Amino acid sequence: MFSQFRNRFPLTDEKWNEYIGYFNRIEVPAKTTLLEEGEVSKKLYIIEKGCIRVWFNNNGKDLTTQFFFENESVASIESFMKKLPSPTNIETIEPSVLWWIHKNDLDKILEEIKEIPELRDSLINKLFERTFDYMKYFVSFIKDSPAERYSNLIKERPQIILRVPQHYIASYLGITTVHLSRLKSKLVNKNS
Amino acid sequence: MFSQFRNRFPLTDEKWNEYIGYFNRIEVPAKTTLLEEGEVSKKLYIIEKGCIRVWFNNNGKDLTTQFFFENESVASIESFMKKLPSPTNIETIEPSVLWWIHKNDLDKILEEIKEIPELRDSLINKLFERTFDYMKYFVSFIKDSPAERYSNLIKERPQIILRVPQHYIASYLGITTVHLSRLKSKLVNKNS
DNA sequence: AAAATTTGATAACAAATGTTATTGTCTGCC
DNA sequence: GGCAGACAATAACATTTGTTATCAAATTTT
Repeated sequence: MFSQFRNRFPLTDEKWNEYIGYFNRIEVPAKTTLLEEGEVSKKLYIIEKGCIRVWFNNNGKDLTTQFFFENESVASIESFMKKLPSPTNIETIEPSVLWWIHKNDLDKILEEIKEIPELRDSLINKLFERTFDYMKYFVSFIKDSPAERYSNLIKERPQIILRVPQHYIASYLGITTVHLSRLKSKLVNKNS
Repeated sequence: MFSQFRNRFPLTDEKWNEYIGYFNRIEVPAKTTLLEEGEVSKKLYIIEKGCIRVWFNNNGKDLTTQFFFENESVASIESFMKKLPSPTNIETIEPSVLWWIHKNDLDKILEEIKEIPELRDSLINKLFERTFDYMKYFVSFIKDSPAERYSNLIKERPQIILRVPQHYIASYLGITTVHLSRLKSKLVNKNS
């Protein structure tokens, strides 16, 4: 699990062993709630196998805002950073194998990482990339129709289409399940 | 202009004078293009007075993605960071007084700032805050109707409503000018 | 001050999207 | 194997949103 990180980061063996000791491996079934709306997010999860969604209840409707797959890390990020109640739930979609680390331990690691110029810069770069990604999502809502957003998903995030139930995808696109179903049947007719 | 920054940052007088020397003051009329689609963004602008929008041409339609006002800094951020051609234009809305700094000079400042723990952390925090903001915009498109997004703008960014022509606001909300006009008249009737 | 341009409102009609209900398939579970 | 729940497709109808066109008011330019 950690070998891919290992190679990227110039740390001593002792450091690595210390850090790895902070992580805990768990196996959970599908539809397991990892964080509930209102709680403070204190664990960061890394996905070894499986997939996860972030969602919230909006006037009785289940709205999904993010999907995560293998090797991605998940937390309710603003809650996690600022110790605020999370507005969202975190839940597995598939049976999953996860590694979690407590915020306190991660903070220790981050404090040390920030002193190493390459790691610090790579952290800052990741933050920028994340911001760019969200900007693109945002612009896509201004620019593209639901049909175009769905086509983009197929191209850019096929894992979502293949592994996630359709009603979660619909809310992620900002449309109803009925509408998504219609879009799909139009696409099929167009391609035949 | 810079006194508000001055107080927040523990730098020597010499450093401050060096940094301030990098900035250039300009006054420009409304509808001045500061950056054109396809160019690489090399200047960061800080607004002393006036307002600015970021927009792009989407199949002949003028779509605005961001607004900026006094004391905010503006660049086509991904282009600026990575020296890529900008997908967007930057343009003044009102006659404006701006300060700009060249990317090369800003990079020099940032290199030094990153060595000072408080400044570095405040930089990282700002990056997080920016990401949170974009996440919220993104979620708002999933969660809220155009009417609700417009109401939110009135509450949270009244400057936009007061100072920006309506057709720019419409595209920012992802709707047509006709539709925005209808939403407004419904709001008026509801409140009377 | 007149002319041109920009901005905004509105109407009539078209297209997209939502709502509710029905039906069928699939999956996990006992 | 059968049952319950989750998931997806579709139809009929309602509502929202877009398109195009026209007019009026405000603003800028000459």
